Amino acid sequence: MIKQKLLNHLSSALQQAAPQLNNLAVDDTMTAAFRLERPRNPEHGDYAVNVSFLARHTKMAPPKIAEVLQGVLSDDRMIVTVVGGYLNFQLSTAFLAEALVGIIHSPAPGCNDGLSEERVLLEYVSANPTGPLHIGHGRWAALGDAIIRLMRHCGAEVTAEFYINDAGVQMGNITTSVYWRCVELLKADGLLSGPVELPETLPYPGEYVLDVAKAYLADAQRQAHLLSASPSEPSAEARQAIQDFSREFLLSDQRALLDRMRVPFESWISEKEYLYDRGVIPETLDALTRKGFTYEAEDALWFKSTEFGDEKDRVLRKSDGSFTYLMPDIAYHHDKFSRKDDQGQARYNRILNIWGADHHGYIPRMRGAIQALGHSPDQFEVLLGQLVNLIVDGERTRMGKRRKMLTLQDVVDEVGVDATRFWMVSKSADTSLDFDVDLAASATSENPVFYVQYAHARCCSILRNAVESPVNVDSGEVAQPFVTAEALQVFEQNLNIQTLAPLFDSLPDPKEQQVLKALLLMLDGFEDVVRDAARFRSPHFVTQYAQDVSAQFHSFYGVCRILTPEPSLTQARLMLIRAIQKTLAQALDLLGVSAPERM
RNA sequence: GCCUCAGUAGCUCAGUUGGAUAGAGCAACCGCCUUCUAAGCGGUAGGUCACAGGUUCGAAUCCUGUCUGGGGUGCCA
Repeated sequence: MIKQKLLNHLSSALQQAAPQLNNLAVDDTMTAAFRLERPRNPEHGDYAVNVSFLARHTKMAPPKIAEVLQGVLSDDRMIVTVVGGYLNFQLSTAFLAEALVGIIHSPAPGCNDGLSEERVLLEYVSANPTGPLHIGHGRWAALGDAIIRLMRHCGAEVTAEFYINDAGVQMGNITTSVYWRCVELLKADGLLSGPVELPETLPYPGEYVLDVAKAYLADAQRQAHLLSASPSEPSAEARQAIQDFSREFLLSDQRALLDRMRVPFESWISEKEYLYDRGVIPETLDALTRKGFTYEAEDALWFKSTEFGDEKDRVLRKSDGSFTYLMPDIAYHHDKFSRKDDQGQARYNRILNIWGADHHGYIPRMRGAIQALGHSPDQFEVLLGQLVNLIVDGERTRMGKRRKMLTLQDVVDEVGVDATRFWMVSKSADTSLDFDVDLAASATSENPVFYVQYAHARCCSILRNAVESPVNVDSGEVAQPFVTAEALQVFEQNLNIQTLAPLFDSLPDPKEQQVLKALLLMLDGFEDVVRDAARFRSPHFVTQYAQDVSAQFHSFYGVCRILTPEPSLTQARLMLIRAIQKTLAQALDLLGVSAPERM
């Protein structure tokens, strides 16, 4: 990376120049403080750095400091100039060519070891199996999977986990709803007569509940069993059967959609089986109690979360004897921290969750519980995603699952997986997202994902045309290809700075040179983008970057013809196209978006 | 009330350890298809970075306060 090389240059220059800088005692914080940036104004060079921050350490004027540093920064591959407190670097083509060679020979552009110490458990989506995934789940899914791909590209080890919320009040609610839909269907078919009154409203009124009921009744035995009992109140056995069926039915729907969205999970954890049935909850509760962080009051059992900064204590076991949502969730997080690898070491050193912003108040109590159980709260991290507004017919509707509205499935059907995923991650997670369904569906040209995919497809097309024999449309004559595939392969393998010379020498127009340089510097900076995106859990850095590269490429395409009669020139330019194509394909892959070879 | 996220071009948004003239897409206007994909390119126009103070060589960015909007503030999940 060019940037890293320049920073190294700067550090050693600072060491070397210390005597001339009032005997500055150089330390790491100073060398780390250099902020190398790409100036907007081309007159300020290809890279620039502001040295004003050294003024307070050296008691010297910024321009003077810059001058001193300029004196010791010698490299025949660049020109260093001073403007005010800035050092401006004008890079020679040798630098750029080296960067290009690096990308061509890299098996995976942007790959780095910035997060190689991280062993991450990322839990996300984690919907109740009580209905279809909604649009917000789509955002967490796209966000989480992109973050996982990014972190892995930075050397982290990540496990994706889906926590199935299949215990608790909501499961009872879906069971009740499905049951009454069954009764409704049986009545409609005339199989059930008598004075059965359906409830005015169901806990889950959505139409999908009817589908669950239909599927349940499709089995003759189950239907007969329902008919044999009093319809006004289902037996415990019937309730259990309906609940189990509904869970499977709705969960498999969710899984199918996540599969389709290319969002895989290595691990599916059932709240009911994993926590309730195995007794993890009482164990955790005992641990909390032994440490003295619980007490009984008002017939309930409380957690002293105020001891950890929460605004009030929280109920763990309700007065009716059942647990709140918090208790199993604490047990779950206790388990996450307690998992061991083959050597008996802690399996993870980062417990990362993606939650909707509506859960933000929940963080202090969970962090408190983690601390109370003796785990490191610093390893616990919650990424809060702001909610999604659906815009239908220009009208904003709030997301929610209790009302009839567009589900994630509907949206994916309408706009496709690629556009959905790209759109969902293209805005910072902490800003609420307007998802305009009509726009995303109709907007082929307005949708940035197509812009990037088109740039990629265009690169592929050029690379194809380069080695294919063109056929004259009028005469039907078959001409020689611009280069043979074999020759291009050899050229690519032996690529070096000298062979790339034609790429730079052939563009005498400074404006064209500028576009080429901007493109190369952008490609060279991919690694930084990937690292920052992973570190800040911000895939939107990558969508932004992919759009920038695409724009720069389209612009280059306009000013410079790639395929020419001259082989060495053509081959050199094809290397640039190859580098763009590789980088865009990698960027799209990190977002879980496909990179089509033709459009 | 308290917690939290946001407020930047007509609209949707970038701008992460404070740096040179604040950017992009869409919408608007003017151009460009005989030529490797026009799902494209070039250009014009559009701004008191919500407001007021403060910190300093320097603030969209940091601090304080105010205003507006979203979310939260359950023995729901």
